[in-house]
Amino acid sequence: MSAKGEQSREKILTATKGLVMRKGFAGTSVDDILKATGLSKGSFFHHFKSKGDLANQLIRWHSAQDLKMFRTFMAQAEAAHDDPMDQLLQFLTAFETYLSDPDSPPRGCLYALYTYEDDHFEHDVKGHVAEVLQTWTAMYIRKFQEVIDRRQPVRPVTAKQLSEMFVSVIEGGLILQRAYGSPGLTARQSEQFREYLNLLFPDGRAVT
Amino acid sequence: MSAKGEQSREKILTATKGLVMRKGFAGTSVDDILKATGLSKGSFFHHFKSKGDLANQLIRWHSAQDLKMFRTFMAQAEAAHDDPMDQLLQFLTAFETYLSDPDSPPRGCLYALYTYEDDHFEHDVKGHVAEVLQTWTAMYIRKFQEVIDRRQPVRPVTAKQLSEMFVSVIEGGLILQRAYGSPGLTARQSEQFREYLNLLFPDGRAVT
DNA sequence: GTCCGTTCATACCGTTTGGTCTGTTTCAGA
DNA sequence: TCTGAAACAGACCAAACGGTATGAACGGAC
Repeated sequence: MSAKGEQSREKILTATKGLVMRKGFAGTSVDDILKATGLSKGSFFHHFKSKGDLANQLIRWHSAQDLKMFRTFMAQAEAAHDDPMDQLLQFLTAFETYLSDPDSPPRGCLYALYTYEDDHFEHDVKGHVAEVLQTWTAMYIRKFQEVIDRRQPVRPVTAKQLSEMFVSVIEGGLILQRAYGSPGLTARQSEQFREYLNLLFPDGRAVT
Repeated sequence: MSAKGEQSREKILTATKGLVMRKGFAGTSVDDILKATGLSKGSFFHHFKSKGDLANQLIRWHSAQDLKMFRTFMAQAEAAHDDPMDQLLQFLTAFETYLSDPDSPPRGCLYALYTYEDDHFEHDVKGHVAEVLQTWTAMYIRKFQEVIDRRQPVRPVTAKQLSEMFVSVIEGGLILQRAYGSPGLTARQSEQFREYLNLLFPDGRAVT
């Protein structure tokens, strides 16, 4: 694929992501995308063999970027601290900074959107969404397990429970944030989750 | 409106809710609804003057039922206990039981779905969604404030923070539950939130 | 320059969409 | 029993939909 072609493909994916975030996937027509990109129908169907194919490629393209970002955050946190709890806390604050970034309009989660429209998507698209969400939580599970291995939680809790709770709190925060139009809401949820962690694993500094 | 007419209207609303939960609103056609209800186009447009009107009436119809249920849960909890913390814990367990009910297929939140498709809806529909969500959290805020007034939390926290966190955790849980297809996930999030409360307000009666 | 595949443009197609129109049935109240 | 509004059915419509067919520009390889 030439540079020009790849550029058009990316333009379509970017525009689609923006439109879908506001109107849903079924609510976004191919013509909407063409209007947003300035491209033609011939070009669109050259890059994507159907609208369903676009749904497929969009979620894969998005999740690749998405996971990469999370992994970068985590790598930076791991480079900066030895103690897994400190790593986790730095990761969370980095994530909160990202969430509070007053950039692109209404934030939201594409995976959440897909799950609320799942009847339109092929089986492997739904599978991919579940898979990415699993990968996302698995990243946290690993880290929480390291914390638990090193420190006794005040109340019995599993790494999986904590991970799923964090992901839930973020996903739910994004919904409230959209509904209310208050940009900082999700980040505040993350802060609140950190409070929970602080109670669960007291004496903040590592003892190793 | 006659009994027969009201019956048809409810049939349409019920069927639409089910369809919309699986396909989104834009992804659900009027013909889909007609097929599901067995009614005719003439009948549909007699009860709803447009598809947008249906969106409007659906969310209002749903939120009325929804809030009524929550208020019942809360009233029962308030009747059973004097201490606000005990009331809250009973409310949460009642809610968890409801969430775990292995009944109607894929659970989800209609408000969440609307916020992810909000460009299609009129201003007052979006306003209503925000309003209902506010009412929902306000119910918790009142109760959490009573708890805080009576008991010093281990770490400084506001009733609003706790309320928004609970709503977030539930909304997010529903998304993961749908994505993974694991029915008990949301209820487990609520349990985890109770753990947080138990840590925050130590000498409270734990419901383990 | 010529060739050939990629990239893009446009006219067009069949189907589905939300919505209208006309007419029929139902049924409570006078 | 008659009447009129409410409830419903189904044919019909224009627009929008996803998708195709055809062919013109473009750009690197030879």
